Amino acid sequence: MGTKSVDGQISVDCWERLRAINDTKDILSGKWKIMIIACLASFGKKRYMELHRLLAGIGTKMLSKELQELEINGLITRTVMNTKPITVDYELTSYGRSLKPIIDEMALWGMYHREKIIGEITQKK
Amino acid sequence: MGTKSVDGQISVDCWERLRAINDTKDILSGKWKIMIIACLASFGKKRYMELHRLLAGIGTKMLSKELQELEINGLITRTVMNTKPITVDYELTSYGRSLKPIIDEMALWGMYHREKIIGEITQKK
DNA sequence: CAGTATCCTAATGGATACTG
DNA sequence: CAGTATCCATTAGGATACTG
Repeated sequence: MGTKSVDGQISVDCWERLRAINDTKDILSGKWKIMIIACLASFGKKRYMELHRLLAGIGTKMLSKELQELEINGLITRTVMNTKPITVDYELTSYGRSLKPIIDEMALWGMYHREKIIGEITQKK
Repeated sequence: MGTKSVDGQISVDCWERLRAINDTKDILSGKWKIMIIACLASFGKKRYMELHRLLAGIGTKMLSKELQELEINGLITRTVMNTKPITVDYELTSYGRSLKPIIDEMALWGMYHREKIIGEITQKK
């Protein structure tokens, strides 16, 4: 019930599902957001500079921008530590951690994909 | 074994995992690719024009380009039908269908996210 | 250390018109 | 119908220098 399609119309359920996928895609958009989340998920709390080193290639501007967007969306927390000079910790919120199933599936598929590509290359010889 | 970290070095397993996530992200990059896959997964085989209508907002240039990239990566097939004028069917390959778990998790999270946002708004009153 | 500010390029992507 | 070709605006994103 609710998933039946009439007269070529897209069912409401189906449309909501596509909208949901699109929402998720938008929140994870940008060249580095997924990797930032994956890093924080793998390594736990990290400092700005540690992230900068882990995400080889990212510039300070992009790192700041992506971190800010993730914070606005409630996926990470930013904590200024009382050191000198100050240091800042970034950490996934429980909401951010709820993305783990997506990240996990992406990791799985990526490994599968790499094996497939390598298989195709070695098969060619 | 293999996941232990020494001297602050990232373990090989962990690095491979991050690389896999990054690969997947690259293949699904672009504004419409995920939605195209989701549409084909939901509705099955579709024609160029049907996709154009389903993906409200996409232009012909982007649709062609994204479809080509998906085909190059072996995620979809393109079949020219012998009608007049010709029509073209696009369909997920079994390889493309292997992305389903990712799409499913994204759909789940997107619904969860929308409920959370709506909850936060109504709570404000 | 943790960023901002500035400048710059390349890529994204939209609108429109056209073609076999 | 299923695209291509062209033009154009916006944005993403990199490099570098600077600040509290």
